[in-house]
Amino acid sequence: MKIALNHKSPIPLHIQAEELLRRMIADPQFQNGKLLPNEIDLANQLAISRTTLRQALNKLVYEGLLIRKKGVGTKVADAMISSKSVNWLSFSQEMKARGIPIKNFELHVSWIYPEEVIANFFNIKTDQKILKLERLRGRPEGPFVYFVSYFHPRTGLTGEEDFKRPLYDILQADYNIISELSKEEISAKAADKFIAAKLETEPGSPILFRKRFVYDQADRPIEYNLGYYKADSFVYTVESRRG
Amino acid sequence: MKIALNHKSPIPLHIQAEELLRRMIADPQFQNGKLLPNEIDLANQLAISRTTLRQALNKLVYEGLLIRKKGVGTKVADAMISSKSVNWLSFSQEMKARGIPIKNFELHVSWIYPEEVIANFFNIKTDQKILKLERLRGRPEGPFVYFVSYFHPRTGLTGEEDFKRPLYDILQADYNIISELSKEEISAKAADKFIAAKLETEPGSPILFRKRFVYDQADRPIEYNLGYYKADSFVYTVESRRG
DNA sequence: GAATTTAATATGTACAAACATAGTGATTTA
DNA sequence: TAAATCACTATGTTTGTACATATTAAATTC
Repeated sequence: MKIALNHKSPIPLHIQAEELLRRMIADPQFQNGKLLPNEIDLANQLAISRTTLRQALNKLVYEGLLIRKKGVGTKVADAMISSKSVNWLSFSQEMKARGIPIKNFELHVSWIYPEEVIANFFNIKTDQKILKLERLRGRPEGPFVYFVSYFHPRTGLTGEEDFKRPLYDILQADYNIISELSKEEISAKAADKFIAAKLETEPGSPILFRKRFVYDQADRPIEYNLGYYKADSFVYTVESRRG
Repeated sequence: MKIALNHKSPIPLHIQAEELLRRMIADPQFQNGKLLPNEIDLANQLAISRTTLRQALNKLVYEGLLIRKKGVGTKVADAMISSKSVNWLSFSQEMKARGIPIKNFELHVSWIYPEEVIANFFNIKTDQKILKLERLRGRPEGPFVYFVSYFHPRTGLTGEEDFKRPLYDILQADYNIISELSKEEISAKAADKFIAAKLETEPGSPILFRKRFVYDQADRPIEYNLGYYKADSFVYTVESRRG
């Protein structure tokens, strides 16, 4: 394992250390309750201060990936939670897995000036155009979900891509961007006129609304995604185990 | 607000600071996007170092209760109720942490013959009565969630318990059952007449519907829970990392 | 008057140093 | 032998300091 950080890089050292620790966690070498190197040694090896190393460790402890014990050491937590694989399937993969035939009703690509919320999430100015992708998808009988995606300029997407391929394939294969982390917010709301028209339903009818924030390997924002699901067309499942 | 920490206490200063910050978060004074005092001033007021204060702040930022912005300041996150899959706080604990006052509108205990779905989940016959717990809860202004829970006989619950205490406390403290694993399904649906009446809204209005399957230490089913949330009163957040 | 520069302010990153405390195991003591 | 003590190790807490960077607003320049 490469055990050195780039002190010249603009990426903060504690972020780099965190990434390295994540790789260590994945390493079978540290799997079965074996202890990681102690903080002082590890900090010395990485040529960073113990404080900075602890910043990285703290985050992973918060996430439940590491367990620290005073006077003893730090070890990798027992693996848990399996909702990940389900969560990380793309829409089309997910439907395919359930044997649901998919029809693409609309696909619209445009370059727009981002709203403040989005610019804020992407950490860019509102005067820089970004790629917007709208998709209406569903069963052959009719649409049941309307997606809107916004992409950070750093993705390099031109808008000319073949969006019939899974999006995360395009990003990974053609632009070497791996969606690493996603945060989602699920809520219910009533359909407004626009959404109701798209989904061929009545304004005011219940919609499962899903916001999705996607980050890359370095925890940099790459996609902001909104999904409007017709009620009863979609169930979101989560499995969690006490830490 | 008492704005002093006990430097003699064995409780670490950053924990005390965290508690104080939680109280500040609950304070209407800081509610509507107003900024908290800046870190340096606040640290001085509390007579602790900025580093120690930041230790407390970090935790609350991680929990999503505070939002920090470089060059601007720190503010309380919008009080949209949210649930972290990571986090095993009960409903009331969670609301308390966010400083949202909770009112219990109804609490109804009964013994019923289970429907087939439930008997199936519990792996019991439908001719054995089980405990059903219905609760209507919300803010002082009005209810926003209606819960229905069914418990496996193995929990030992008699129905005489003080259900104002957190449920998971009762199970753990009095019956030595630890809820270890939960599977959830989230979807949207329209309120039927019964639910609409409970939640004081219109039939047909959007509802976030959450089914929850809870298992104990030995992966045996112990609770079947249904939650009907008024739209826009509840956001379900999930964070997942590629496995 | 509009555009640019500058200064003030607040959070972000990073280091070094010191002492506290919990766990472990070896050593000493009753 | 069993119990108490002690030293060692690793994490936990806390401070002080310094500089970096994003944001905003005021001052300056064109």
